[in-house]
Amino acid sequence: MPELPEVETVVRDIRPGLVGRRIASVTLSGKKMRRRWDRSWSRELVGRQVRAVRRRGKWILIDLDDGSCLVMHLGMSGQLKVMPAAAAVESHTHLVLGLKPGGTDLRFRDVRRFGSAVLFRDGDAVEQAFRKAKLGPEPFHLDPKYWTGRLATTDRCLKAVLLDQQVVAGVGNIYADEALFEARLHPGRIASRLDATGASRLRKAIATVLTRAIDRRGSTISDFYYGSGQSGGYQREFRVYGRTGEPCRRCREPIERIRLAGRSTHFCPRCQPPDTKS
DNA sequence: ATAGGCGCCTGCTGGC
DNA sequence: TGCCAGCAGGCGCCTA
Repeated sequence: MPELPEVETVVRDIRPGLVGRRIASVTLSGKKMRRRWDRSWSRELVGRQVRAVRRRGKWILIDLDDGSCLVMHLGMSGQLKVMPAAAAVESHTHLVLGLKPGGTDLRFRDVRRFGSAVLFRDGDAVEQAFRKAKLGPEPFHLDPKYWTGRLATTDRCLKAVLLDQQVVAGVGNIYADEALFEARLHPGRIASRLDATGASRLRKAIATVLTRAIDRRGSTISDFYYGSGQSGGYQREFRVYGRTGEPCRRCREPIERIRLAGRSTHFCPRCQPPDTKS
């Protein structure tokens, strides 16, 4: 489910309930997540105080007072929320951090279990892991030279490039489609054949769409919620995602759906024409 | 090195 | 009603 705007919303929602609190207990469901939970992490976490809660791409970083850092990813269906410890534990809850003072829990729920939680010794280890994965820059204030350089050197289609976390961190299937519509670029166009104007439009469109989505607390589809439990509202402003056959909000042409980079891809065939050159 | 495909999981929807 | 295929917002590993 979650792309950058949803992850940013989660971080903002859980931050006030976490910073300054101490971890009093760690409870696992025992079900295997994408990454296996090391039992020693539970011992190391107890007694730690939360210093900060941050986001990097789609990753959530919880900094602790001994310098260690709990790094989490919501995968496709992850939810992370702070709630009263007395509240009933929902199914598919795989990690619960009991917090004090306050008698609250940080609960990680993930139906499909594509998410993960890993404890790193220190910030350097986190940075090293991101470097090793070649995680790309944040999408806001992308360096224009970097951006045109990355586009010019790949023959993949624009949709595939936007989904590549090594090129830019945080964009997923929904916001890739929305950004391409905003830039009026066909998702199947080859990145290296894009001219400077198109590249610039796309760079700005990514920031525009993500900023707008964060303002709306992200998108909520099929009653999915996260953070404090409130839903997002950006799904009401989708221009193309999930609107197959519906009229384009700009030109009334029916939105089309194709498959690109293994993902369903939505676009307006009139507003987003394919490459005309060759 | 690069690009594409598959597997990991569960739940929901639509067609028969 | 039941069954089954296909679909879902991500990532990492494997192969050619």
